[in-house]
Amino acid sequence: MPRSGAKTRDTIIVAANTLFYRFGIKATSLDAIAERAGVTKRTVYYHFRSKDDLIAEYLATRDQPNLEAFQAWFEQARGTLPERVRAIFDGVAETIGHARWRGCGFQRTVGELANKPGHPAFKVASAHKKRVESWLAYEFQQRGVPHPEDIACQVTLLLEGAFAAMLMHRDRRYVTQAGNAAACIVGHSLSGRSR
Amino acid sequence: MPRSGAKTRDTIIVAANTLFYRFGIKATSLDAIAERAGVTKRTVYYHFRSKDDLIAEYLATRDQPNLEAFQAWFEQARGTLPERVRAIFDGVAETIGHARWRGCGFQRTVGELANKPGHPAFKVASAHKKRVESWLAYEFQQRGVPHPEDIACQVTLLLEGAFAAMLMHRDRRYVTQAGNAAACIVGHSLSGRSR
DNA sequence: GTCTATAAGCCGATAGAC
DNA sequence: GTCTATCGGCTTATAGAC
Repeated sequence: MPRSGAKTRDTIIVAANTLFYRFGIKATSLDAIAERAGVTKRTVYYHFRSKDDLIAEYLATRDQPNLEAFQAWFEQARGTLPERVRAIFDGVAETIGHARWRGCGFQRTVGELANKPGHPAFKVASAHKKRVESWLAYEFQQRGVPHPEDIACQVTLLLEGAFAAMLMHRDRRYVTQAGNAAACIVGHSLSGRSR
Repeated sequence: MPRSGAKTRDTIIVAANTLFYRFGIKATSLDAIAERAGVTKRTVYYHFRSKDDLIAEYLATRDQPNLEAFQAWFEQARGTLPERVRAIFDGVAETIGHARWRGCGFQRTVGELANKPGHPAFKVASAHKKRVESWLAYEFQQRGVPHPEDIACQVTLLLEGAFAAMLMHRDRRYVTQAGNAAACIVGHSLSGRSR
């Protein structure tokens, strides 16, 4: 029985999301995605031009939720600005405790596609990370941080490092240290000796 | 004509090194490695138990050269300790300018194998990163940096972040910012307000 | 130690029916 | 919009000759 097109399409993306993130891009076949979505492979090809198309769509659905998670951790935190920045890393540390956590999906996807810089997923991943960075720069600028773009960039670098190190070592202390470093940098900038 | 066993083995590892790094782990077949090494696939299986075995050996050959590159950039730099730490990031920025640069091989490999935490390549990658971290901690401790292990950890987190961000954005300014942040953290620790 | 040959199965993508 | 069926090619790994 034909379902609504949008519904089937979403079901496929949800299945792709789970499998791409869990097993990786190359290791996940369209057969497996179709089976998990409860449709045939032919239906997947009706809704998506190719596997590469589906990869980019998978990442696109993670953009907004990930950004909102960072924003929620920051907004719900109390204390000074450095303490609230550290709260973002504390939030990340919590998600990492989940059994299904397997690093940053954006980072792992561009890592697999490193030899295809023109791949559509690259643009999606880069744009997502820049959205996070721009949001941080805005928050810092609103609170009188000098060179807010530079500080925001440095904090995002520590976030990237935390994701990578956590996946490699499976040791939550790396996220704690990244949060310490971020708080140090933000606090340092506020005390008037930026850069 | 049979060559020396060690020589054939090395030839295979060199070919694997090139292809695994350029195209990724899953995207590289043993057929391609054998062809590039100028041997048959059967010979590859004579020297290595499996593809997983070869992956771990590939990363193991990158451990020492990568560490030595970091050490050379640090040792050849002049100026204060923060400036010499920044020189490491300047060195990384140079390698990134190369056309064949495709991120950190350790990071990309564990990213692809994220669902196999028991894979031998995981241990090799983790051990390599910890060697870099331990070396930095030693250098910091020798120069009177308080909490040298913490500062070394934070600098390696910035290195990881620089690798990931550079691959994603292909913008060298991320490495510069990472170097700025690292120099800031090291300088801050020396001025007596560590952590 | 290295070869030829092949097993046994999975891959992305497409043809054509309904 | 979704199905069944299949193409041509690639994958890891192994058998057995020399």
